[in-house]
Amino acid sequence: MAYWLMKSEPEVYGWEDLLREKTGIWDGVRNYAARNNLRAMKKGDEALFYHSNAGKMTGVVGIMRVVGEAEPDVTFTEVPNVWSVVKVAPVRQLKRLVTLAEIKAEPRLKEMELLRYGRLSVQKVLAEEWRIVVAMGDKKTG
DNA sequence: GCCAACGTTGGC
DNA sequence: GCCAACGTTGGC
Repeated sequence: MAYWLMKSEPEVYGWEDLLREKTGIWDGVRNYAARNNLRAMKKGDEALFYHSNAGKMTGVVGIMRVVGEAEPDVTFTEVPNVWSVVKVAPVRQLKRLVTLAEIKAEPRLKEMELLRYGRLSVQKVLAEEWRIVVAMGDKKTG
C-alpha cells in the first residue's frame, strides 16, 4: 500500500466537505506531475488531506482512503482530455492539525516532497514520513 | 498583497 | 530546442 498527500484550499474544498460527501471526487488537478501521482494510486492507498493557503490553519487535517482509481476529469472539456481524478473517502480526522510550521521544524521530515517541492498538489509520502506525521497529529500537544 | 518557485507557451 | 514572457501555486 502506498501513501500520498493531497492538497486542497479549504475555502474551495475542505476536509469538512469530504466528511459531508462521504465520497469525494478529487478533480481539478492541472499539473502533469500531480496527475501522474493520481494515476499511480491504487484502491486502498491512504492519503493525508492537507489544507493549503489557509494561514495558520495550513497543514494536515485528516486521513483519507483511495476508493476509486484514476478516471478522466470531466471538469476538463477539451479534447484530448489529459487530466484525471480519483475517488477518496475519509478515514478519520487527526486529533489535531499538523501545521506546515511543525513539519518544517521536524528534522526527520525535511526530505518530504511537501518541503522540497512545495507547489506539487498531489505527492507521494514515504511510510516513515507518514508514521511521523500521523503520530504528531494524534498527540494532544507538541 | 507580494513574490519565489515553479510550469507552460510561443517566437525564433 | 532554446529561452523569454507569462501564468499559477501557495507560503508568508
